[in-house]
Amino acid sequence: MIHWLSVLVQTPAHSAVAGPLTYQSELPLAAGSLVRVPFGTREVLGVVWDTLDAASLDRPESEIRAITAVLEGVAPLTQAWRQLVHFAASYYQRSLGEVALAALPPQLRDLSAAQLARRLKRPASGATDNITNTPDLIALSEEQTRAIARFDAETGPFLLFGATGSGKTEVYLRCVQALLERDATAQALVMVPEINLTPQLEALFRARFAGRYGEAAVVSLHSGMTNPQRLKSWLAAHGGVARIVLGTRMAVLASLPRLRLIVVDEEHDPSYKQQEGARYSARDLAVYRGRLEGAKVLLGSATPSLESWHHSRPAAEGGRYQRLEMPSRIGAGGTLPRVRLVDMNLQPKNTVFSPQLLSAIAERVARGEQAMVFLNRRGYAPVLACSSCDWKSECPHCSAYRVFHKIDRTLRCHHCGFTERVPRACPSCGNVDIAPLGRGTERLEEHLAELLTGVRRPDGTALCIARIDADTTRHKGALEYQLAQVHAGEVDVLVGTQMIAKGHDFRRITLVAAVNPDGALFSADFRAPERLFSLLMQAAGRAGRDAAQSAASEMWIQTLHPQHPMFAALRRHDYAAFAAGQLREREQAGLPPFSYAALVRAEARTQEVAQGFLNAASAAASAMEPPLEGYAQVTLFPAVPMTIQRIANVERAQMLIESPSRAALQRFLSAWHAVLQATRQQPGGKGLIRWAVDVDPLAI
DNA sequence: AGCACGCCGACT
DNA sequence: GTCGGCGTGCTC
Repeated sequence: MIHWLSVLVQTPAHSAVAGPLTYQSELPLAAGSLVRVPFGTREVLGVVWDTLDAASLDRPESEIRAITAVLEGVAPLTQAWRQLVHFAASYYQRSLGEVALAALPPQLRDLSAAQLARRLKRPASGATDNITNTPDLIALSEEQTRAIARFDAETGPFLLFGATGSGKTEVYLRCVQALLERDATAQALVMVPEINLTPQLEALFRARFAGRYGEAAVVSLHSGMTNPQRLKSWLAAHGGVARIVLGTRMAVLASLPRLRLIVVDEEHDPSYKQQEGARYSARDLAVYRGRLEGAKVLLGSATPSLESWHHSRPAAEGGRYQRLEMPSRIGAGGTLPRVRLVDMNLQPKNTVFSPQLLSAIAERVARGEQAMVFLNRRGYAPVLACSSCDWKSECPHCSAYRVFHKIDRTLRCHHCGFTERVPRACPSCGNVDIAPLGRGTERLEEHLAELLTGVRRPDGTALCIARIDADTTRHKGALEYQLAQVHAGEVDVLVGTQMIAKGHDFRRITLVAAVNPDGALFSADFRAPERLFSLLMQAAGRAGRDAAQSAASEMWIQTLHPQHPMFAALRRHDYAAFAAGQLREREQAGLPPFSYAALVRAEARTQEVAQGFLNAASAAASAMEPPLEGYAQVTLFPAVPMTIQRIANVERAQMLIESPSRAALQRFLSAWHAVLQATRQQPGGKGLIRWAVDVDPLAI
C-alpha cells in the first residue's frame, strides 16, 4: 500500500517551492518522522509534516517520488514542536521548511540514514553515575525566597526584575531544582544571550545537578560547538536524557519533549533576536512556547526590555506577566556602586580622560584594586584621514569607514571584512601626514598606559593594563585565558568593549568607567537610550561584586550631557523611573510596545532598483481591489536607504510597515507576501538580489 | 540555497 | 582542443 506524505525540506524562503512537498512511502509514517528524500539531483533531510489521502493530491501520482529512507532510532518530533515551528514560520514570514530544518542540528542534515544509525549505536558516554552528594546550598535572601515562592504558586510568564548581584542565577537554579525533584522526566531550558556565557553557566549547573542526575543530564546547545557535539546534545534533549539544556537563542527551537520550564536570562539582550534567515526573537518564542507546551517561563533582567516591563505592569492595568522583584544586592548591606558623572564641557576640548577619573583609577590601583574602562568601539581609530586633502579611509565596497588597527597596521572594514595595509602616504594627494581620527579600545589602552606611567601597585611593581575585545579574543580559549588573568589579579586596569560588561564576575573590580557613551544618547534609533541605560547599569554591576568592597565601588561616566534625565535615573539605579519616562515617550510617538512594526528589506546593485522594488510592491498593495487583509489598519512608509546603505557592493533599502494592531499587521504581511513575490517577477523586480521581512525589528 | 545546464576566454 | 567563468532555472 502506498502512503502519501507532505514533507518539509530546506527550501529557500522565497522560491516557488516554499510549502511542504509531496512524497510517497511504502510504510505508514507518523507526522514528525525524519526522512531522507530525493530533491532534484540531491538527497536531503526532510521532516514528515502530515499524511495525505490520495484524493487531496495536487499533482499526478506518477510525478510523486518515493522517500529514500527513514531515520530510524530518532523518535518523531512532537506535535508541540511542529506547532512551534509553524508559529515561528508564519509569524516571522518564512517557509516552514526553512524554520524546521534550521532548528535541527546541521549534522543530521549531512548524515545518511546508515551513518546516523552507526552514530546512534555508539553508547552514550558517561553513564549516569547516580546518587552522589548534593552540594551544600547557601541560604537564600528573603527576596529570593519570596520570588521562588511566587514562582511556585503562580503560572506566569514571570519577569524576574533583579538588580545585578541580587542572585538571579540562584533563583534559576532553585526553580530548576524544584522542577526536577517534582517531576522525574521534566526538562528545563535555560538560555543566555551569548556563547561566551555558556561555559560558566554550564559549570554552575553541572556542579549543582550532575551529581544527582548524572553528567549526561546537563547539555549545552549553541553555535560555537562542533557539529558532532551539537548532534549529541540535540539527541540527548530529543530523547529526554538531557534534563537541563543550556544554550543561546537557537536552543529555543530544540526538541524538548518534556519541557516544563524555560528561563531567559538577560531577557532584554538584543542577541536574542536572530539577525539573519528567520529573524525570530528567542525571548518572544520562549513565551509562546511556554504557553503552547504548558511550561513556565521565567524572564530575568536588571534592566528589562521595555516590552517585557510593560507586560509586567499590574494585571489591573492590562499586564500579562507576573513581576518578581529583587531590588537588593546580596551582602554589603545591598549597596550598589555610586555613580559619578564628569561634565566634559568643563574639560579642554578632546580630553579623553578627565583628571578626576585618572586620579581615581590611579588611586584604586595603588590600593591593589582593579578598574575597568569601557569603550564600545574596537580598533585603534574609527577613521584615518589625510591632513591636507579630504581623503578618509572609506571602504571601497561599503558606505562606511575602514577602521585603523595599529597592531598590524591595517585598515579593516568591520562590515565586509575588506582589509589592506595602511598606505604610507595619502592615496589621493600623496601627503605623508595621515592621522587617526577618534579612538577605539586599542588607542585607549595605549593612551591610558602613557597617562598612568609611574603608577605603582602596593608592592611597588608597575601596573598592568589589558584589553579585551573581539580582536584580542579571536582565538579559541583566548577570552578564558584573559579573564583568568584578571581574576588572578595580574591585571590592574581592564580596557574593553561591551564584551566585558556582560555577565562576568570580577571580584576585585571597584571602579568602572564609561569614557564616551554620548553617541547613543541622540541616536536616530529609538531603542538606543534603552540599550545605553542597560549597558551602563550592567557595567556598574561589574563593580564591587565582592561584598567587602562594594560599599566603596564607583561607576564613572564622562559625558557632555550630564543633565540628561537618563543619567539622573542611572545615578539612583532607578530603572523604573527610566522605563516610565521612556514608555511615556514611546506612547506619545506611537512606537513599540504601543504599536507593531515590520521592515521589508531589499538588496540590489543599485539603490534605485532596491527602493523601486519596495515602492512597486507597496503601490501594488494599495491598488488591490478588494484591499488586502489588514490593509486598512497598516501604514506603509516610502522606501529609504538603510543606515549603512551599501555593504560589499550591495545597495540596501528598507520599508517600514506599522500598525496599532499586531493581528492586522500579521494578516497584512501574510497577504502581501504573494504580492512581493509577484513584484519580483515583474519589471519592478528586475535586478533585485533578495528581499526579506523582519517582524518586530530591533532598530528602525 | 544547491546544483544543473549553457555558452564564451586562457591553459596542457 | 578542454577547464571553468558565473547567468538562468528547477527542485515533489
